[in-house]
Order: sequence, then structure tokens, then C-alpha cells
Amino acid sequence: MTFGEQPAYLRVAGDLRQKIVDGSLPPHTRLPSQARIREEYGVSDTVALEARKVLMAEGLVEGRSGSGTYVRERPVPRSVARSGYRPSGGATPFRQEQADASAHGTWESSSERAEAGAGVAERLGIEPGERVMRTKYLFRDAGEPMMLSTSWEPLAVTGRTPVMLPEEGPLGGMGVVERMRAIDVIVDNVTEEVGARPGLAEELLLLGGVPGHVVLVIQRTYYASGRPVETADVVIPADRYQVAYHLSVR
Amino acid sequence: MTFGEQPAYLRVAGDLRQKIVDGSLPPHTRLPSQARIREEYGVSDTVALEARKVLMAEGLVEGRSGSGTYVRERPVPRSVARSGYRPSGGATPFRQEQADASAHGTWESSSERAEAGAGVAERLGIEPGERVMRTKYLFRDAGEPMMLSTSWEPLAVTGRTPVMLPEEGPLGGMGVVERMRAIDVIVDNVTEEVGARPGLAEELLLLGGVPGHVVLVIQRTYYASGRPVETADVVIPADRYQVAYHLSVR
DNA sequence: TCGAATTTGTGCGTATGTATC
DNA sequence: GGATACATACGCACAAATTCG
Repeated sequence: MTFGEQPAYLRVAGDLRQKIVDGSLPPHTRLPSQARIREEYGVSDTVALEARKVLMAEGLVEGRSGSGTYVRERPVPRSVARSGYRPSGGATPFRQEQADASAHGTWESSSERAEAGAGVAERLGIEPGERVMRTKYLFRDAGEPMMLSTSWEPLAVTGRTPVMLPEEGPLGGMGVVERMRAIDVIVDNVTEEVGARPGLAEELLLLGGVPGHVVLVIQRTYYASGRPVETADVVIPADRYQVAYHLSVR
Repeated sequence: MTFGEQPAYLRVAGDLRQKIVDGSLPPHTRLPSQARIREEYGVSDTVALEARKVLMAEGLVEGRSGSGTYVRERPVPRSVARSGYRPSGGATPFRQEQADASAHGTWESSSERAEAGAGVAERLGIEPGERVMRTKYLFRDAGEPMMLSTSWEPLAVTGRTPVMLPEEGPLGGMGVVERMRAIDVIVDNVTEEVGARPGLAEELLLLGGVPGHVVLVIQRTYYASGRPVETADVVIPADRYQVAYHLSVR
């Protein structure tokens, strides 16, 4: 069985993957059932199952109980613009992003006081344990969950001001830049660090994905005169969205 | 066994995940062996194995044959700066990126004439089948593979000029902006669309990863007065690197 | 409407190989 | 070398969903 090279289930998965990417197994077609794979490749039931699992984990196929395993349509991920801050229209990053897509989204949020953990403290340039306002968002695009976000703002900046709660008061939901400007904090810079990892089960539950699916994670920090005034973790399902930056050269 | 709720292996995986993220199973500690899990949770060997596999797929733990399953240190991925184009020093995007890390990398490349496929043609604003120069790169950081890149330049732009081959001639390896400027093509804009997906076996072979590992994919296009003059796919292993953008607000 | 066949999803027990301690 | 523990593999069983006659 294991003579010389890679495990049997990887060999089978590799062969099927090849047929998918080169188009001989186009989207929506059923790939051979477990029994067929077992026969065609001369492997056991377990190997056939493991091979299918590999392809499912890669997001190439989708199992439908009682029916079969089908090649997934690979939707070209929609771009979410993240550069070129637009002051017009009073926008959270979400509204700003949706401007291009000419779609309007909705969101839910909840805020609570918390203490900064080590990571957040470092990003905000404060001491661990300092008080922050933590706000969690779930953004939807046409009803479909598209983006999770957790935001932290030092209470040393917003505490005892009208904008302490991001989603309440006259400037509720207006975005970090506007809210900060209202208390004379002029945001002039932002960094975004884009990474990716398998989504956690909890995240994918909210985003409507399958465990193992890939998410993009953006660590965003807003600065006012070099001082961090807000930082956030943004989680986006990578099979449906990508993030677009437009930069000037020079 | 399956009375009422989710599969047993997800319940076990969830419990172990909880212990990992809340710190009661810190990095480098061994989690219970398959046999121990079987006893503690009252499940079968297979369930314990499936639970471990879930955590491994999420990248939270790492199995070491003959030793145990260990909680992975979650290495803060190093940032690769991608904004703020620096004209100094004559740089490919790679050199540019390494400037911050104060490390110098090496790279291999090979160029060949090719015909634009549908996707590349659309990105370059040309017709499918038009001639392009395709160059593949493998960038290394301190000898370790860190980035794959495939670049396409329309021969309508660079053909019959000294900079037709990116890595040869007096401006070899100097980066798109400098090379284009040498033929009076002034690059003034760049877009980067960042996505992520499970890496293909071929890519991970070159990048030194395991099948299923996540990669970041950047589709970058350089523009001169609105006309695309180069586009590239950049593939980066997401467990080791992330990409950083620094933007001005306003 | 009913029921049989198919297929996936899940779970169990076991065996062998191999790396680590 | 021996004990431990993971990695892969085999075979079997059953539930749930789907398909189809």
C-alpha cells in the first residue's frame, strides 16, 4: 500500500483535484461516489473518504448527504475596497466599502467596557489592563453575513465624551474618523495588516461557512498624530470576498 | 452517542479548543493522547482522532509522530510592507518589502513569451491571446522560500525595448516602475487585491508548506495613466507572513 | 404513496508503520 | 531495545438524506 511515496488518500485527492482544476470535472458535476473511488483506485473505503475530506477542506467540493459530492462553483470573490478613505456620506468602513458595490448593508453591534489584553494594549500603545470600549460588529450584505469586526477604543480617549459608545448618540454609526473629529481628535493615518487563517468554528457559524474555511483577518489601527486611537480585528470569509487597495506610486 | 446535538468529535474538539484559547493549554504543552481523550470523554479512538484532526486543520495544534500533539505557538506572522512605494535603492517589490525588515532576500526567476489567458487579458485590458512576457519568481528570505510571484507584461508595451526581459539588461531586477520609466512609461498607480485560499500542492511544495495550509494571494496591477502595464499574482504562506498597508486618511 | 437503492456522514474496532522518548 | 503515541489504513455498521421506480 504505502510503497515509496505519499499516503494513498493524498494520491487519490491529488488525482481528483487535478481533474477539477483542469476542467474535466466542471462545477456542479458529481464526482465518483465513495464506492466508485474505492473500485477505480483500488483503495479502501476509509481512503476514499479521507480523500473526499481533503477536497472538502480545500473548499473544492461540497458533500450533499444522500446525493453525492459535487464540484463547487468557485465564485470570483467580490472585492471590498479598503483604501482611499471617503469622507462623504458619513461612513463606517462598511458603508465606505459598500459605496463601490452600490449595495447597502446592515449591521448589528454591541459595546461593553473591558480591559485591554496584551495584544490590544500593544496595538493601542497603552498598558495591559487599561480600560477600553470593546464593540463587536456583524455586518451583512443583502442579509448575508459578510464581515465580523471587533473594535477597541481606549477610554482614555473617548471616556466621558458623547462618542464613547460607537453606535449611540448623535454620531452613532458614523465611523471612527467622524466620531473622533467630534471630540477634536484628528485621525490622519491608518494601518491595515492583512493575514489569513482557517476560520474558527465560532466565526464560521456567524459568517455562514464550514469549519476549515479560510478567513481573511485585518488588523486595522487608526492613528491621530502618531497616537493609536482605535484598533480592530476584521474577519472576512475568503471564499466570497477579497480586499482591494488602491495606491498611488510616488 | 449522537443524542440531540452535534457530532461527538466536534464536541471534543470544541472543549479542547476552549482550553487552548483560554490559556489552560498554553503553547508547547502536549494535549491528551488519543488514548487519554478516549478515556476522559468516553469516546472511541476514531472520535479522538477526528477531534485532533479538526484542531490540526485549524492550525491550533501540531502532531508529532511518536511524541504527541502539541499546542502551536501562534507565531505573529511577520509583516511585509506593501504600501508607500519607495523609489530609493532601485527595488523590485521584494527589495522594497525587505527594506523594513532590514533583511535582504534572494530570488530566482524565469521569463518566457506567452499568450494572455482570459483572466490576465482582462486585468491588462488587452484581448485574450495577445502576446505577453510571463515571468515567474521564487523569492527567498534568508534562504527560506517566502513568496511566489507570476508577472505578466504586455509585449505591446515592452516588446522590442531594452526592458522586455525583467531580469536582464542594465535595468535587470530593478522593478517595474524603474524599468517602465526607462522606456518613458510613467507608472502612477497600483491596485492590490488581497485574497486567501488553501494552497495548492504545487505551491506549497515550493514554499515549504503542508497541503491544506493557507496562502495569501495578491493580484497586483500597475497602471500608467490609467493603462495597465503589468499585473502579477503573488502567493505568500499565511502562517508565516502577513501584508501591511499604511494609508493616509483624507 | 410507498419503498428500495444509493450516497454521504458518523462512529467503532483493529492493525501496521514509524518517529520519539 | 522497549514503551509510547501519532499516522495511515482496512473493514464494518448504522443513521439520515436523497433519488427513483
